[in-house]
Amino acid sequence: MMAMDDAVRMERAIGSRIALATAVDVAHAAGVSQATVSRAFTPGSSISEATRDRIFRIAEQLGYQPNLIARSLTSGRSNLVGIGIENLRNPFFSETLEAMSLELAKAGLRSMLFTTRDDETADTPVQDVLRYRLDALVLVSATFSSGFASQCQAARVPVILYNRTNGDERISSVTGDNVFGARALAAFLIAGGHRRFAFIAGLEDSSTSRARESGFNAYLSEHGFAAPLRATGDFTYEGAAAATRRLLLSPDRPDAIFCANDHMATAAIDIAQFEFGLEVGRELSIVGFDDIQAASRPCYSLTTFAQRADLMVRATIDIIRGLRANDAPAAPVHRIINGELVIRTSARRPTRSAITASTT
Amino acid sequence: MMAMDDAVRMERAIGSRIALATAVDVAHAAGVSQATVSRAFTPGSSISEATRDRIFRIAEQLGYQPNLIARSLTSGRSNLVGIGIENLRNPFFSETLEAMSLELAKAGLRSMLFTTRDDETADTPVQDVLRYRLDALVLVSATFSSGFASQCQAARVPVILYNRTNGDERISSVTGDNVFGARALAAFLIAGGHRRFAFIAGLEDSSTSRARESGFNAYLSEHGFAAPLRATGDFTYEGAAAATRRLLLSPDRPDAIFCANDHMATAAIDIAQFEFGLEVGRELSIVGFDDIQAASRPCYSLTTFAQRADLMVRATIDIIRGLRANDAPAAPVHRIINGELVIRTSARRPTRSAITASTT
DNA sequence: TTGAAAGCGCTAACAT
DNA sequence: ATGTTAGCGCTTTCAA
Repeated sequence: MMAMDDAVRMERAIGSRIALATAVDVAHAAGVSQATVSRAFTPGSSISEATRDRIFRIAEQLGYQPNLIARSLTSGRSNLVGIGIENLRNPFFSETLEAMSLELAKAGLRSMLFTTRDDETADTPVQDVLRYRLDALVLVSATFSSGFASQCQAARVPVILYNRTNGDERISSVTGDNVFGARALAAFLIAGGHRRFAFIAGLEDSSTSRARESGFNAYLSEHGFAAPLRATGDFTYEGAAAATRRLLLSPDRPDAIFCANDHMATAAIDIAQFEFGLEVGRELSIVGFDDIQAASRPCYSLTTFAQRADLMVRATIDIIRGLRANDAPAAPVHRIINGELVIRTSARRPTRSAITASTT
Repeated sequence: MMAMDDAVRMERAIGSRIALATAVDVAHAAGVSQATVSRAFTPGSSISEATRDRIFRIAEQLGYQPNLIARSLTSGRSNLVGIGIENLRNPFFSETLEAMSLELAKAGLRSMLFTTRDDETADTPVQDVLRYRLDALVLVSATFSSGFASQCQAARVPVILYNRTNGDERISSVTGDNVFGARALAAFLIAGGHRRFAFIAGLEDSSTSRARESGFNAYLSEHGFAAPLRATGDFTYEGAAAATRRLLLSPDRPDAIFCANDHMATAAIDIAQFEFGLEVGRELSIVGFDDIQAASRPCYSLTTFAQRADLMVRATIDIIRGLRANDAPAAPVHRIINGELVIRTSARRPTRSAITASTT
């Protein structure tokens, strides 16, 4: 017996990687069966406290760590959640990612990160989702190929669209209240006495940008204003900077600009201030959407509609948990998380505030 | 045979999750052995082109995706790299994370994200690194418990410290040239005619902050200047804001502040400008380190020492690849990536520039 | 080039 | 409460 153990050990030391102790090793050392070791590490399984303690002690001595890969193989659950994200330069996304990963960890789930660049197709990440048998996939980004989500659905991997939708009702989503928020901002700007509006859009095919735009436009039109000027900023700083230049050079310069998100709004403020010498909040009002951290900095002091990323993340995790709990292909969930208007100084304020009242 | 297939299908449909096709399924359908299917999906294994094509075709029909979990179990490699990161609010880190994940994907590796909060111990993530048999761990964050890295080393999981070191030479690291950069900034400030210096530190136990501080101080002292004033900003915006207030209220207000990173420098600029009404770059000079995107924005226009995150990430991946290629416990690697001084307007410029010459 | 067979380390019935 | 056994889906010798 000793000889064999030595041989095994030898082999391991020579092998390409020195294997960690396995449940069998622990079992031998503890004089129990391997199944008992497994039980010791499975909460809620029937095992006497004495043996469990002994196994734990020996496991620690041997540096045993249960191999979760092997566990996944048998259990069919990987406890891995994919997070597809595209633009970490937008602080809203990096804040989201941090919160998401933290919350997933609390729920006992690990985060597998998929980043993409605009120019590449997202087929490789897709495959990985399936190939690693991820328990769920959260899509924060927009550039994943169209058939992607449905492919996952087919493979019974729950997909949750975060901060966007794709028109397919069968795919769960968590979004902010884009239409309400955009209307609230429109109301605020109208109440502030603005007359010539502009909108800086994100990516043209973004549901989020479109929802915000339509809410904004609808409110304006309902109150007798012409459709706003329009430029596209692609959700990037540079894109929004260029869009702002175009708008501010146009013959009928707007007196209020609504940017589809804060990230772009900071660009707009920079351009208005430093290239056009405008005093933002007096000569030109700029508002955004999200309430990223930079929005509260004095150099921006951005009036915006705050999204509750914390609640959005929580809702996402709730959905994942729900879908995991149910074995049946549960019905898709669509959660809309309320936000609120945050008034700072980047937009002229109304004298009297009948804002909330007129938001309906 | 048909009956059995049906039974199997039945079982699957009833089971908790509908299993994807396996290699056995494909093998049956293709009339080959399961091993052959495995070969078809293993690049470089000996298989005729005809059979591989046929297997691919059938695999596609069946929606087969090789189970990478199972592959990991046999191969002993997970192709997973852990990324430990703490503060995604610092743009340098989110930019790094994006680049890292993208580059890892190019190398065929997946990223598993570990985020931590200051208040929690990082033991849980540690366990996961071992338990998921990660191929490597990149530590961007600082708050992992001290015994952590050595525990991984013991388990033969290569650990790479990114943008920091921990004094243990046995652990690989990739850092910027902190001392050189800090000296370059000191030289620039001295050449600009500044006389009363201050330093805003990051976390006190951060090797990065300490290296930058000592480089800065050394250069100052070598040129006959007193040690700078000092305040701690903890690498956060709020911390740096508070530190700046303290410094600017001190009896001998500094005329130049070096912040241990750009993220804090933006806070310092905000406070100097908006709370103290100082014209940054004329009445008070502020410099940072990293060259994050915000540094080039007009509202900050920060003079800083640029870190090449792209090269740092590349170097990290090279190390991982090297360590993975070698089966032997390869010697730790310590890479220092050069950066460069980026001169903008947040610090008064020297009239003549003998900066580079005097940096040695 | 292909097949057969032996695991990888674990979970989960089924016995005892 | 514990042991026995049969897989999970793959890779990898070893034969043919």
